[in-house]
Amino acid sequence: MPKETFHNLSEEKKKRIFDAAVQEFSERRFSDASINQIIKNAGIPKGSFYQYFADKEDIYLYMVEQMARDIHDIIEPFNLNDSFFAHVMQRAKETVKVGKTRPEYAKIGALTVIDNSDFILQLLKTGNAKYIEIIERDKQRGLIKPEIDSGVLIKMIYIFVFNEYLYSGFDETGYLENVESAVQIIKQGVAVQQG
Amino acid sequence: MPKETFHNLSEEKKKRIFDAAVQEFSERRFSDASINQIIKNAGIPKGSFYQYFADKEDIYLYMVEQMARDIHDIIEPFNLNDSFFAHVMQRAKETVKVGKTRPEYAKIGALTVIDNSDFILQLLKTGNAKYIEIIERDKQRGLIKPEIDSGVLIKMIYIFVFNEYLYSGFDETGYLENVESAVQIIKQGVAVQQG
DNA sequence: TGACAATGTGACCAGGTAGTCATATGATTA
DNA sequence: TAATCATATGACTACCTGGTCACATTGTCA
Repeated sequence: MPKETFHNLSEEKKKRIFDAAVQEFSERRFSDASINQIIKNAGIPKGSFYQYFADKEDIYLYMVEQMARDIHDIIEPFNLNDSFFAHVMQRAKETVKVGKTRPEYAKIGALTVIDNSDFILQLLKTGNAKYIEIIERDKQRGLIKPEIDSGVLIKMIYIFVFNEYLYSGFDETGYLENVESAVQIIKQGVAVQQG
Repeated sequence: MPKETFHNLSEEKKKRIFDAAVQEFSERRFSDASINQIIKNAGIPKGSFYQYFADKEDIYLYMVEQMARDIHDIIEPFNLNDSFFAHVMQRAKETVKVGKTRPEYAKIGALTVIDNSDFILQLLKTGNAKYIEIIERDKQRGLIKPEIDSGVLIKMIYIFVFNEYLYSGFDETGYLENVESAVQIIKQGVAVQQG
């Protein structure tokens, strides 16, 4: 988390630094992003950065937190009763929605899929835990075959959804169609056969 | 392709340079790999590198070509009649097989999945074209639903197979099991329903 | 006003990168 | 032997990185 000196800054300056981070992390993966570039974007001296943040991870986590607050209104309320695949499609639609008003945010998420740094991997693992639970519940509900490996399932979805977004060239319609196709294939593949 | 000066070198020296490239490209993605590191591994001066190769792309393509020759014996003969999914599983098994004798080779392949440089993307696109054809043929054969998007299908498989390898920690058994799981899900998801 | 603490600042360090080029070496031919 | 040509070489340029630190500035309180 940012140091106290950062929190003492004016809202304007904090915003400027946040925006600079968003810009950099939406253009380069976390691993490739440059602190030098962030301070350049923000117009603050090198020394100040280290007075505000411990390192790159520190500002990244701060940024993610702020982004979450920012898109809070855009995101549909989480309906616990929805099936796993409903959740996935909802999230894909949210990605597109976010991409419309805050294209950088969606890009930041997408870039995690090609980052294999320990830091990012850990972050994703935490974020996916919730979905693992939903899959398990859907198995008990009889929606998903119990022999399906939840870890494999969430990985398939996750890497496809974000890879696709990364390479869709921001063609939102094409993106959603492809995600829909993929999700339908996987849904069909893991569904308990009726009758 | 390498310059003539390179081809004039002794086999020993060419081998040394090839090995150095393999080492570097198996530790870092193409985008992150360093020419400085390669010349250090090979024990050749900087100037010599540029006398042999135009740039990083040049030596990468040379390396890939040599690797293909090297694993020619390991790879099963390509059976055109095999279904798409048989091809995929065969290739996953080959990856494991190659990984046993030449772990670096498999790693080099896996690292392409997290590289979004134009150079690597183009390379993959070319390599996937063959599989698109096989998918189309399987549709006509009645094995795969005709409405399935071939591009989506190959992407799903490709990114999963290599992502999984990248993060499997070289647990070959676990890797093959997960690929098998994923392939089964997708196979089930795209299969023409019997009866 | 004076003293002290908090914060701002950018030059600097050590390390990395790709690529160039003048010079050195060695082999080949006249 | 002398001239010519191919190749070898590493110092050098220009540029980037994360991080530090001595010093300057500003704010606070007695």
